[in-house]
Amino acid sequence: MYGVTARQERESDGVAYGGSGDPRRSIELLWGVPPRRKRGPKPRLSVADIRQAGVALADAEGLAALSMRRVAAELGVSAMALYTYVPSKAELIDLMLDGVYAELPTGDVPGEGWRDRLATLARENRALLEWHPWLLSIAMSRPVMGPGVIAKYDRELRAIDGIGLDDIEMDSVLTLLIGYVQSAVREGLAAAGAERSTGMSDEQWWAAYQPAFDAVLDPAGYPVAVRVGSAAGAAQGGAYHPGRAFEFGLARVLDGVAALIQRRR
Amino acid sequence: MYGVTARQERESDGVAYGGSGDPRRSIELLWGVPPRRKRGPKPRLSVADIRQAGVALADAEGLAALSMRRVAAELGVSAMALYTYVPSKAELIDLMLDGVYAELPTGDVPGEGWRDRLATLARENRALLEWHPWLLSIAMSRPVMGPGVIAKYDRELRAIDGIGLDDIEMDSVLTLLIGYVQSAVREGLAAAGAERSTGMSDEQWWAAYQPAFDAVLDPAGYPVAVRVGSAAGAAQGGAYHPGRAFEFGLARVLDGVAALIQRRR
DNA sequence: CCGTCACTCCGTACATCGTACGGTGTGCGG
DNA sequence: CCGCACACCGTACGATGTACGGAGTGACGG
Repeated sequence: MYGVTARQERESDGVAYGGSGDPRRSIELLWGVPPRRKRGPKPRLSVADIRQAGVALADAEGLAALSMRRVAAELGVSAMALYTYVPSKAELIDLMLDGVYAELPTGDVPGEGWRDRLATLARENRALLEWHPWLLSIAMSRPVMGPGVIAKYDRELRAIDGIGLDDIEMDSVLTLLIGYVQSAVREGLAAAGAERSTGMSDEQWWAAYQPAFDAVLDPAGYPVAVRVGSAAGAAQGGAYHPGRAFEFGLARVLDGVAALIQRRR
Repeated sequence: MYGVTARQERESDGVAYGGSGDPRRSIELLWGVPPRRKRGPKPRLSVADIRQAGVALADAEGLAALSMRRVAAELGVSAMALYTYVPSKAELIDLMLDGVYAELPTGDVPGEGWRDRLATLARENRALLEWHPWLLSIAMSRPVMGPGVIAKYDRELRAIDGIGLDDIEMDSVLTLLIGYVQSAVREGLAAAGAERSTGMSDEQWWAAYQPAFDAVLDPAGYPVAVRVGSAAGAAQGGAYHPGRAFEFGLARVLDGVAALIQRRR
């Protein structure tokens, strides 16, 4: 049984990674339990070095460019050397995820009421995802239970603790909010990223497609789509600020939460 | 410049696909413009055959298992033969996406008011994503402008046309709703899929991790996370129906939309 | 009627991936 | 100071997408 085969069975839907090896080892890795080595040559690297190199590479070139060989090269070491620190690429990605979460602030979320605080949380999460877009490509098949992830979860929960929701509702509201932010950022990055990677701006792309498109499309068949689609397209192409769409959706989500809180009182 | 390299540059964040080749060719492919071939041997396959084989494979084994060689094998043909029908794997995926959308109903969404109709839409989208989980692994760098995608967009817009929102708001509300459904399904499938692929149930997994986890975690450091996390975990492990979480978030989103509509009047 | 040529299909080749395996060298504990 | 635990590396394998060139097929132009 060789590498790729085994891994692909586990990644059955494209980008699934997650604690898949020995649980104890994974946890120790995430929490930085010092390795108990005595004899032998001094290690040239540390797990943190590898994590940082991985993050830097993913930040610069995306998750697809993150290969063990590339990371190793960045550190001046052979690919296989990494496996003395990290059991597999999947655990490395877990480490990277937890690592960027761990750099987030840990103090109480500032804000007057829950709505202010949730909005701040949403904007912070948005900034994080825009800084590390590869986070969106990680599908966690199991939660990564590292210190960064848990600290983030705790801080976010504290922002809505004691406002009248029960524990399960708190978790659900947070899931809803974070899910919204991920959707919105995914949407936004798709457009921006496509421009960079295809070398065509939105206008250029549309100019290239439109003739072929008009040749096949019967506008009468999709009346509303054509009307709204062109309005939405114009809005996005025009002076419509990208942050506007984000704030619009955010306001809706928060309104929904407000209705829940009101009902609970 | 070889294949994988070129593609990876384009897929800079993991799973990006989308119209990347000749626009005219892509559109004709999507809309099924008949190829104008005269001479030569009769083609053994059709684009539709290839699309269907791809969908079947992705349904059964996920996007990661979708390789040109596998699809070709399924059709009793060599890998390279596919390239006479489809310019690249990226366009095949576009075709698959548009194809499953095209199988959706096209009539008006049933329901008394906008809220009913949006809820129906959400549940339909949820069913679609659970049936074809690989849809969640496709990151569209550009919209796929095929007949299925446009028909779906049109039908969904018609469900909220004329209820007091302007065109841009209609588009935004739909984006919000679909984004919510994607988040929720992603969440739900992650748990279910992990169980299948790691061969451990949630309880088994947790039982394996908990000892190592408790050894490193200081509960006092993350008071709210520990409290809420265990409550949420118990709820999910207990008799808490999976659809419950979906309906909870959906109700919040619809409440948010309701607030918007009310304000517009 | 036959030769031409567009067209379908295939075999091979390349760069790249994750990682299993076995070997080499290093430096601390006995 | 010897032995062993450990860090590190080279090589190899089965995958991947797809470029390239060759082989066979069948309808049209002459």
